[in-house]
Amino acid sequence: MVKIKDVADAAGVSTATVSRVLADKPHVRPEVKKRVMEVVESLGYRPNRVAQNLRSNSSKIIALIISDIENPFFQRVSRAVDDAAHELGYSVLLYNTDENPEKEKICLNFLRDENVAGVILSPTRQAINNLADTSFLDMPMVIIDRHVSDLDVDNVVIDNVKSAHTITSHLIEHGYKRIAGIFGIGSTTGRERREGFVRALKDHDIKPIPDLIKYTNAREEDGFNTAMKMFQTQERPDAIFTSNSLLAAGVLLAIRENTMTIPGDIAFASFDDTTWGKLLDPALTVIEQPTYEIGRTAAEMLIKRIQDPKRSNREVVLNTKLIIRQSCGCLED
Amino acid sequence: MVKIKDVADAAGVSTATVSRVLADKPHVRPEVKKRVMEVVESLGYRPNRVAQNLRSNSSKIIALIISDIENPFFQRVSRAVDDAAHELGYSVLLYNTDENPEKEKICLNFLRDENVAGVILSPTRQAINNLADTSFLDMPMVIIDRHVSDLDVDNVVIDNVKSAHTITSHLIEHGYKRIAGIFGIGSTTGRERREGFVRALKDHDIKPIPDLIKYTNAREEDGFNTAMKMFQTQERPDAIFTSNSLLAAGVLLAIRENTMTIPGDIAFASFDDTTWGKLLDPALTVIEQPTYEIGRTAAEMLIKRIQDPKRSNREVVLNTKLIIRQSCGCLED
DNA sequence: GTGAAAGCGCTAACAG
DNA sequence: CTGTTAGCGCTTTCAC
Repeated sequence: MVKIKDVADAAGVSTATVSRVLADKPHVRPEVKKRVMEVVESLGYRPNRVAQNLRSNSSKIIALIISDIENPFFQRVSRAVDDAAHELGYSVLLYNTDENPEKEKICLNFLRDENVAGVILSPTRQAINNLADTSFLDMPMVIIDRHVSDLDVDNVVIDNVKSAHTITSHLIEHGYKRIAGIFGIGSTTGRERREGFVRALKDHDIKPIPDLIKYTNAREEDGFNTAMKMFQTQERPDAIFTSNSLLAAGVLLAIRENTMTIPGDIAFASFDDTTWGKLLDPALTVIEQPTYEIGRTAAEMLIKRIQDPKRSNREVVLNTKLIIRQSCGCLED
Repeated sequence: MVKIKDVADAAGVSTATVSRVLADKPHVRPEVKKRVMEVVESLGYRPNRVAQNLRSNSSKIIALIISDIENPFFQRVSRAVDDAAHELGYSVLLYNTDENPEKEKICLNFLRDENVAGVILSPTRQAINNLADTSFLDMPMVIIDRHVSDLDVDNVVIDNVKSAHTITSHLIEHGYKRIAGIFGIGSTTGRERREGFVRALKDHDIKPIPDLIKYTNAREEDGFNTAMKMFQTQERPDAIFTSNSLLAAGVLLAIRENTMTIPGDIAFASFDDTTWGKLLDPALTVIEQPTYEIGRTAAEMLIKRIQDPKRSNREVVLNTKLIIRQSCGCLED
């Protein structure tokens, strides 16, 4: 393995000079610079990042911690973060925590030990508290998707309450009365969407039916199980709303299992637009989130903050869009 | 930040001893060990991984390089690699290359510079050549999904030729004659699946129709465009087979765009089982790959190899499964 | 069984 | 403008 000393010797300069050339620092004569570059090239020298990191106590790596790699939302976000980071000269590590606070903590510790430059995170509610206790906030951090307050971090989110209110109102205004809602239990996101949902019912003088409003883990099988249980009661809903696309898939499976038709037997709407949501018959009515922009914005904010740690932190709220398709029965009007 | 010297001083020992205790090395008196551990605990000391890595020239990080994070195949693999690696005390970095050989190379270089312990990779055909040229093979490496020969690496794959042959034969045996096939162009996988496809046609004395056998990039929009073009010709197929789930989604979109019905107007079958493939009506007939096992096996092999670099390399071939649902029209018999 | 000391490969004062 | 030097925090001989 060729090291900086080898380059220095071959170029007849000191290691300091080689280091300067590579870091593009001033005060190096052009001819020396050229000579060094040539040697670097011919020897195929590549700086040892580990040594650089140790010495300068800084790296060009940021981490993205997501709670579920199978959630299309995070896939899009991940792609955006990747794009933005690479443009700005950073690499990104992707971590999957399965919405498990324990894993989240391990992960954060690991990242600190590895001295990453910063972190983008969508924490569980529990983790939000951990964040304050431990010294994780020494790392530059931006939190996405989940809402935090009183924490010294940047934040990029959407207006969950409003978005849920919008899509629920849409359902109500088209005649549905017994509307079920299934929400993720681990995140502030689920809470907020539930709030918008319930508020929409109340605003239209509909009394929420507790048996039809459920918290659950936000995965496919949880959606399936929850819906199956609902369908077995007397209180069958005439419409159902899910808080993300994984829950949606589970509920749709349950609807099929019960050989019900959409929107005839039951109307359907959900958060998150996906490829397959358009493919289904009927296609799904959804709230589309600006996933790519969320990722891009988060990455850019993080890197700005890395470069200027005392920059005041800010919250960015991005807009969502209601996409009306056939699953809510509204296009039949 | 508390460092090893602080622990040593507080415990009244040398840094060497602390290091020994933490690495669980022999030749330390139990009482000393206990005292050191207590100090570590009370000071909240965490070793600096960067320094460890630099000094010992080894890390506990492996990387998984995938070509498309939106491909459910890689999501499952990723989860499996994660699970297995953590069980064995390793962390995993996830990299997305978008099937771009350039990105792949940058990534591999980056990983070498960062001194990761090993890499799991599904390379493009082009990258397989790069691998030999450059010294990437100094890193322990296992290649998944794609076939490599003559390279000093471990390999875990499925039998693509046979699997494609099986599902194509199934289509043929149920009366379809004008069967189209769409395959990924960037990978050996696409080539092999095409080979199985064509061989099945020939084995059943069906003459392949060149206009209906296409290579393309393996993404949704490519599947859509390719199918749209096929549907505009005189030579409309009576069945269509796609080489992965992204292409499948694109083709299905095209089928809908042309208001054709499945399997009435056209039968459909694909590689890769997905959640939404079951959700569709009709549900999709597919070849299911043992994705989780692929990931797990790869991670375990890699770590074995890291721990014993001169271990002879091996190829593991895992079995696939044909899942017959309604989209191929075969259940109507 | 334990400590002293020599680096891992690099960067950043400080001289000159 | 360039070289010398002193570490970054840790592991690992080599003595004792």
